[in-house]
Amino acid sequence: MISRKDEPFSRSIQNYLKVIYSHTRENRPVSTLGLAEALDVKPASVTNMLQKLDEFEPRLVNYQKHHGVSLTEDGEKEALRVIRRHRLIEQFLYEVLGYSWDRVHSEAEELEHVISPYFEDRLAEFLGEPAFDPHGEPIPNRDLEVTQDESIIPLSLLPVGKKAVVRRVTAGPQELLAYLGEIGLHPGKGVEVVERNPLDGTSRVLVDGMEKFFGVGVTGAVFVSVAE
Amino acid sequence: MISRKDEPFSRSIQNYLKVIYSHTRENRPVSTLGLAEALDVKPASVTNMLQKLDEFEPRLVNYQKHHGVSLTEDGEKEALRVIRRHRLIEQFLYEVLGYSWDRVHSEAEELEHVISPYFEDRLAEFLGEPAFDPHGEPIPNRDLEVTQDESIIPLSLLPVGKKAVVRRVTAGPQELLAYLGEIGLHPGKGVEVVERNPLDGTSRVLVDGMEKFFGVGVTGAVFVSVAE
DNA sequence: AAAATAATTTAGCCTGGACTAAATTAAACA
DNA sequence: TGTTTAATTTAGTCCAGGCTAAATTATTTT
Repeated sequence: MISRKDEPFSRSIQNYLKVIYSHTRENRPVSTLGLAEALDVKPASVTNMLQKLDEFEPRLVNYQKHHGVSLTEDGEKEALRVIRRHRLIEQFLYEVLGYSWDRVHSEAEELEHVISPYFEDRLAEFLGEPAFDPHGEPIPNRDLEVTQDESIIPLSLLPVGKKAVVRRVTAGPQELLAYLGEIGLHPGKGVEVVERNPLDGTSRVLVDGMEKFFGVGVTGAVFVSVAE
Repeated sequence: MISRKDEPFSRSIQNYLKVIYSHTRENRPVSTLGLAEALDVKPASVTNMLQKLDEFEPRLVNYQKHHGVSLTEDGEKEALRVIRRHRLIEQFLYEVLGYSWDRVHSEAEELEHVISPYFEDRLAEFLGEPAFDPHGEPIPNRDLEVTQDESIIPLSLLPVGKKAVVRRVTAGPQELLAYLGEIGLHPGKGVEVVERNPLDGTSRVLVDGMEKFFGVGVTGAVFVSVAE
């Protein structure tokens, strides 16, 4: 049994919780292997840490060996705190410091572990309590509630001919983001699928009057809402 | 011999270099004991670290057991980098996020180790390449040059009756800074010593039309330049 | 100069969070 | 169901950077 004193959770713990949270939410495998991959750490290290998190007081995850992990209420709260900081910082870097949206992630990845609650509040206020980060990901509010629009769908599922608006571009590799940014595929932009290859799902997409060709790797990461 | 690869120096190393630099510059004792005190670490730990810094490649300090330390060129450069980040961040917190000047230090103390060179540049640009932080401490420029005004003196040495302008309020305990802030004793403010007790140096000082009473603890930490 | 005190250094230990290699358990398939 | 393969866990190691206790060196006082 490990007690919590008053220090914040370590940077490492924060990362584990954050990754477990995202994997869960996106139905990605929350396996030792999957976590190890995402955290760039060896599987054995993940096992160690999960055991530790399971013994925390208060408990942060429910872990049973060989049967996976899930976050407890407390663990999820902490994960959301980290995510809120991360996305607020991204928004700041983008809006205020003029970062391109493909650069914000890595910087936020560091800062999210370091800013104080006071900084978080002041920053949120300065930014006007933003609800989304530059990629369109929702920013949990002060009470850690996440507004999620259920009506958005991946571009890969948008029927041919329907007009839609980009809502979210899920962080992929930096180069991909950089490219999508260049061609103007940001949240808010109108798009339409002109043609879709029924075999592999590859799509011809109209963006800003220009026609682009995307594989499912891209269209699966771009989320849109269908225009009325 | 310890080689440098490409990682940044550890947070701990950055702190040691920063403290050695400041102690040197302010003629405070750069002793094992003094550093331990400033770093909130035991003397034995300081000895360990100094030995390590002395073996770095490139060497960061010159250290001879029982005979003190000093920074090498490389060590000083790194210290100035940390200090530049620290003061830029303080200025940001104060000017942009609306921190009170007694709160900026502790937050900057963390962030200084985490922001990237790119962040530093963007921030400096956003702030208009400021030359001073909220306490009036000079911010090293991009080339790490520090503009130091030689003509400033501590308020404790300002002759009675001479008008002067506050230039710098050296960080003391947070409560002191908070108090000085409240009574308006910021850089830029005009002051005058009305009377000084020749025994202990205690001074009656005119600030903003109000008369205040300060011991040398305060007047030694407030630096002014005499008005022409 | 000897003795007493203060500062510094050495030696060995501890903790968090990684790692590797070996062992075990679960899953897939013949 | 037995076997092979994949995933996971255990056991023990390493490293940074702290710590304490003991030893040593410097400094001051008598």
